[in-house]
Amino acid sequence: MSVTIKDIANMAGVSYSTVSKALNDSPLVKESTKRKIVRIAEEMGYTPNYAAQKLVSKKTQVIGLIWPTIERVVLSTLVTEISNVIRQTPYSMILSVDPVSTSLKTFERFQVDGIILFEEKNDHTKFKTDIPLLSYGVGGQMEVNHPVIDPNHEQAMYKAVEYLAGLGHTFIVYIGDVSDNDFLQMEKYRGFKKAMREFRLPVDENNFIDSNGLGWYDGYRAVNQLLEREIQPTAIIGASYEISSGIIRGIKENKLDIPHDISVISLDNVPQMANLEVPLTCIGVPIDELAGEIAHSVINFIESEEQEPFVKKMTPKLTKRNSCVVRK
Amino acid sequence: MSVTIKDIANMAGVSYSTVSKALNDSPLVKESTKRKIVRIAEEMGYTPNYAAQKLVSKKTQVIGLIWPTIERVVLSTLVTEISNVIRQTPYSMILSVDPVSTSLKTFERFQVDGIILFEEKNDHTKFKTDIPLLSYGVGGQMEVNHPVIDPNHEQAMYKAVEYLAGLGHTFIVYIGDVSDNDFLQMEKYRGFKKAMREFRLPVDENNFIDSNGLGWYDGYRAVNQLLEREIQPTAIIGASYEISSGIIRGIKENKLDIPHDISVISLDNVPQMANLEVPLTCIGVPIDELAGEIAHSVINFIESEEQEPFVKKMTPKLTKRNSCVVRK
DNA sequence: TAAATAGATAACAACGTTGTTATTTTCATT
DNA sequence: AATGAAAATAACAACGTTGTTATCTATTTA
Repeated sequence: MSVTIKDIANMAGVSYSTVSKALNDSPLVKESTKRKIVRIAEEMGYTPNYAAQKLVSKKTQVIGLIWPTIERVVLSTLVTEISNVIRQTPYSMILSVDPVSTSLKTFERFQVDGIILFEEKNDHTKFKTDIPLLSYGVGGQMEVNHPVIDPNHEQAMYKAVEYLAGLGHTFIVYIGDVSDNDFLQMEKYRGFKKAMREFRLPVDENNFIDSNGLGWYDGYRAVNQLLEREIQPTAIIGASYEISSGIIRGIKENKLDIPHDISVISLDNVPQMANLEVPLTCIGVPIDELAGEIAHSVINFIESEEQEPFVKKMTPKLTKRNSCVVRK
Repeated sequence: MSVTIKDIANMAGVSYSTVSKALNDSPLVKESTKRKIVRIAEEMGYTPNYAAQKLVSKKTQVIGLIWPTIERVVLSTLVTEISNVIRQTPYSMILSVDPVSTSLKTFERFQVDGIILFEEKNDHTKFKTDIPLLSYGVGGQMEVNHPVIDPNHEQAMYKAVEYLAGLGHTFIVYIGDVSDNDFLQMEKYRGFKKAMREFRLPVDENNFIDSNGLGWYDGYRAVNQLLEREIQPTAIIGASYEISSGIIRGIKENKLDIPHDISVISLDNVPQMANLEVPLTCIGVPIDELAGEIAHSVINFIESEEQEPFVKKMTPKLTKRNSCVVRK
């Protein structure tokens, strides 16, 4: 049986309400008694009963993150970063890898103060909760009643194409996955096509290889498929860290050089890009920025009652690393 | 403000204690009133207040999993599986990716019923908690006061070497990581050396390449380093799924064939092994078995008061997939 | 010296449940 | 119709806190 404030009160010869105040550093208790009580509490190894605190305060200081598809490296980095940011605040973070509806139930039982939802599959409209909820995904897709942080793949693609076009590239291929209903992935491809059109570059089935997956081997297979074609592009845009790492592998294996034979740029702005076989120029919202925005937005949303839902489109940044050169 | 049993009691014209019993399907309440109350509760959208329940019952029905190193694919599979197993029980699982001590604090505040600790770095002796705790790691390393589930890398290595030796291989190389104080990794290497000696095979620095990391590229780099040597082994043991996937890549790139030029076997018995470029024979405790054991053990440990700490060494299984042949 | 005042501490209700005990209702039995 | 037992429901304490209100105790003021 663990120590309660009543035990401490007994020990100190005061009432339990005084103990409560003392431990909360209330000005209503004399300094000397406060110190005595705090000392006794420490000696007895007191830890507050969270359930009881929660029952009366109705606050948990905990944020729940729902992440049903745990097996994705880039998102791991983001989740880790978000956790780091939250740790600097009075909040802490817990994670559920169950399906969204199950996770919501768990978090409702725990009465977390806020929820972050990673919603790759776009079934979030089906779910309802009274807890402040913010999602990471593509904004403006449809009517939603919660804030959305959007990594803005459209603009990322625009900047990628702009950069390559500026280097003189006209034949650019996008390698990525669009097979399932992952809205973030689909957004990348849509953004690519839009950007190409805006720069008046040709864009059709020759400018795209479906990687049919998001692993490095999917990228590897896709780039090999590309290199078998008659006419070769001068630049490739890889859809993600893993895919791009496979692309590099495939290119090197075909005895081609990055960037002199072919320029490569990757989506996802994570530091790991620098450690690849060929350090890659990449485009995307820097992961720490993204993490900070997500974490602070939920907390904000929690603390300012009754805020309107919003969509925050982030600003992707280009990080140059010598994997792209002027077209010969 | 959310609905409480008192609101329901008012609505139904009964006392709140009757409502409590009715909702818990107690035999002390008449069937007809029970039905009425349940119906009203649903209509009013009642959800029980977890804090209050917890306060009185002192049980949360939640298991916390501490996983400080989130960015590891194989463990993702294990975590996902554990979560799936737990979902079939009355318990649910939450995850913390904070450092161990922080995670423990969070879980203590939440008063989870039990904790699963993934303790790669072996600092777990420093931490103390009154909550039933079970760790996944190497058993028997040191005095611990909690149960340990051990994937038994020693026996896995024995079986791997036994298998290869049975096929006539005598020059076997282990590619893995031992750079940091990750006990599970070190155990693999230790097990390898021990097994080699037991089969009276030579084992020295020629039988080992340090991959200096656990990613696929680390395996790739390591195997290339190996293939530059003058004398080549006839078989390779890869330390993990990712490392082995890099090994395959390196071998193929050197225009060698698996298994005809070289046999490859990998640690980690996960289904993904079948989807690699070359489906790999692998050794290890099947992931679902491991997950089941971990999940059921914690629950067991939680529910049977005052159980002795134990070390459960699992039994690795060899899964054959044509990546190893008789030595020419 | 008595009254007013501020400073300290104690008492107690409340949070939303569960489980135990007390009370009322129902119904069979004589 | 009266009695008793069983069934149904109500009442209430308890869980461990917080915050409000009440009480007590010095200290200052007239």
